[in-house]
Amino acid sequence: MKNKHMERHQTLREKILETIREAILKGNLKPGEKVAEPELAERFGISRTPIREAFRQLESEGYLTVIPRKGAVVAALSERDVQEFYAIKSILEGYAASLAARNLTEKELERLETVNRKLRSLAEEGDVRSFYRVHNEFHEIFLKAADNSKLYGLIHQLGMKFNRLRMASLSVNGRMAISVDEHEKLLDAFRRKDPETAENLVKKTASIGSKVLLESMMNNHHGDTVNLNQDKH
Amino acid sequence: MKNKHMERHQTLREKILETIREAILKGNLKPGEKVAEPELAERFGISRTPIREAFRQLESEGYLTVIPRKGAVVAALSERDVQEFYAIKSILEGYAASLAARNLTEKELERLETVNRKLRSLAEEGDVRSFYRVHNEFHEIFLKAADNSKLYGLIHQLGMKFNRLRMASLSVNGRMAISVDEHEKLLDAFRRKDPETAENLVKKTASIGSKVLLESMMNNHHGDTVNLNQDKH
DNA sequence: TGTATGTATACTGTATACAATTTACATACT
DNA sequence: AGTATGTAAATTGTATACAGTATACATACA
Repeated sequence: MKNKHMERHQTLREKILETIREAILKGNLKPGEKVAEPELAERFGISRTPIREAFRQLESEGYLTVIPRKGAVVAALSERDVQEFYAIKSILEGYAASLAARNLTEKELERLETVNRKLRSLAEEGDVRSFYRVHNEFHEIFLKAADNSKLYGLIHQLGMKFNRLRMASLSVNGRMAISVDEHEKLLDAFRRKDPETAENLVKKTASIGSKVLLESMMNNHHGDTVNLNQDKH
Repeated sequence: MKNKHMERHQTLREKILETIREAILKGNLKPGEKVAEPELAERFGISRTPIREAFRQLESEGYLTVIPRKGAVVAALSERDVQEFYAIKSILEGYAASLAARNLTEKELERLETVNRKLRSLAEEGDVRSFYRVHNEFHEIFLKAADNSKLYGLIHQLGMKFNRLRMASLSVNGRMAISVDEHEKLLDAFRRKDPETAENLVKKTASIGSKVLLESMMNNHHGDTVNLNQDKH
């Protein structure tokens, strides 16, 4: 067998897929922008075939809008899209919380408490980036505890498209501290094995987050669609 | 090779996509079965290219499991998969119901009542196929009234994979009549503009349906995975 | 006899060639 | 001038060719 460079398991298609997806998420490819196959093929020095296949996948994932015989454009998100997606995400996360409330072990609860203590100190320091990372860790724990892999996958799929926006949402002043308080209430519900309360708390948190987000979007709006790129301007 | 009648604005990729998806849904392609590109290309008299592209899309949609350099197999659904999917679908439909309760107009409410009256008579006649169709119509109405296109799309995506199973679920004796009663309770909640009750009713209905379904699956189980094909008359 | 290995075969991954269609632009016409 | 039309360029859709890798089966070896 070949134990040498087994890292080479990724196909060109998979690599280009991730590259394009990353470019869209990072804002290097902006919503509404046209994505031409020959250009990408030239840029990456490969043929059109893997690119075309990646396009089909990206289309299914909602990153690209493909018009037959015309080409592909980066999917533009209207405020309405954001609202809808956020509502769905909150409902799914709420459900995950209710499942987690039933399943969480003592060990996991302690873990959540540890993570939230860390969040409190990060909020005080005002370290948004670290807060964001650890915040995700908190959610990861109870998402996994919900023990529904399809749910987990769906939430992640939705989350991926809004990660950058969520970061912006947390940057709003005081938002981090509030988040920690909300987590504390949630932890309380978890400890009491109270699925309903846990669900409602998560839903409420998400709905507030959505509101904050939409407001920040309204401020620097570009027509009726939104650019996910938050690094510039 | 030119096409005879160019009356189709659809690309070959889209056609083959639907064909394969349909074949999986109908059970002509069974879970676990290997799907080879050259064979399909030969069968449909086209090249491998559109087939490969369709594969990527089907992979994203969860119909195929592709192993690099080995090939694609029809995704097999474990009972756990069914349980998980069903749970998510019920949660999303429940949410849709709660939104619908807020939005439904008098006209739509009357429409729902008309449809449910029709369902009652179909249940008495024992016409499962028609019942299934009209049953979907009932759900369509309040799903659309929920006025969240992403939610609508997601529910449909999930539903597609389980349509045939749901038909089996309705075939269980007495299930149709119960469904009509449940609709009536739901309509009542809609009339009272009671989102919470509407949501809980839909969730409960789905959870019962899931249970019925899983039981019928247990009976004619094929190892640990499930064949979606139910049309052996 | 059972395991290992080599080779033939088949299939996937990628590149390239070609066909069909859209888009852009220049030209002609009112 | 403004619109219509025809042609060229660009781009997508499809087919085919080729290379690399996995699988199957036969053969050799212990």
